Amino acid sequence: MLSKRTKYGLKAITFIARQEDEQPVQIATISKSENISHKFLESILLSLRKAGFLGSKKGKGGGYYLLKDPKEVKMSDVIRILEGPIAMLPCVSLNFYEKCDDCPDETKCSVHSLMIEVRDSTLEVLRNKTLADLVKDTQ
Amino acid sequence: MLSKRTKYGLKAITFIARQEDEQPVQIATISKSENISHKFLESILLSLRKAGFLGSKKGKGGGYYLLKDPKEVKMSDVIRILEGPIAMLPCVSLNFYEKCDDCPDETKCSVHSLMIEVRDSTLEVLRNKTLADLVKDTQ
DNA sequence: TGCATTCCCTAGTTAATCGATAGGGTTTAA
DNA sequence: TTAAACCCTATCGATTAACTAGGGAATGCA
Repeated sequence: MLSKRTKYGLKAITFIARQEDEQPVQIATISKSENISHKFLESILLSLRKAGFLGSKKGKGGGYYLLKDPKEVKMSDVIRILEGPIAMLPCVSLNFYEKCDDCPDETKCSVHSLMIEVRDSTLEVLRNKTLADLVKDTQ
Repeated sequence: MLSKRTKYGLKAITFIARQEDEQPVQIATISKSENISHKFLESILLSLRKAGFLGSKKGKGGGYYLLKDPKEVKMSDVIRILEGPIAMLPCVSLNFYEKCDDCPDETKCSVHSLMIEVRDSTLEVLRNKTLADLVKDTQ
């Protein structure tokens, strides 16, 4: 299940990408428009900034703005920052791999091989979907 | 993230499907072989029995056995019983749909359309993968 | 019949996580 | 100078996951 953190984060970054001028967008603006708790959204945007997707400007008239071309922002990368692993099991995760306690041999685990297929098919979608697509799909 | 409940359930039903004779398999046998807590596994197998995948036999020499041809057991169906929705958001779930509190209009939600694509690609994999495949892949 | 074996069922418990809140501190434009 | 806005840490309530406990009921076999 996608966390609200990720859901809100995707909505927020899409909102920012929709701005035509280069003016920074304030938390309060997104918070009201997308019905997201102001403080919660604050911590989400902070993560996106630390990850290099967003820049910020302090003081009056400040806010958040995109650092990259929306066409270059892959959903797989954004989701890894907000949600963590894309795979449904740590033992099939590319970026967050962990061995299972119970499995002596991954190659003989039926769940393992199944979840690799699921992961690959999900990644295929997320790698080919960019922020620009999200903006376009909902205009 | 896949719950241990689902992971254990898939391992267990694969274990049962691997038996060549038609003899019922006991909880304790699976529990030891797959390193799963006996009582926890008991409740998982009970769910699979109630959902019609497994039958059971009480008393000495009893246990659980498959009710269907492994080729007919789709992973999508098993996972829906064990895990619940396959979609990552309730608002894109086919079998467990729920409207989002925050979204006034799903058609304009960027996350919604993205998650529909992810769901469809995951379903494609899970519908075409059967219990027989799992057994074969790990022999 | 008696008894061990096995499944059946309900309820409780512990720990982790999620979503949100609180309360400041710092920077900057006007 | 001041108010707007971001920056950061800590905390908290509710929910859920993953077991755990304990007994009941059916079955096969001596």
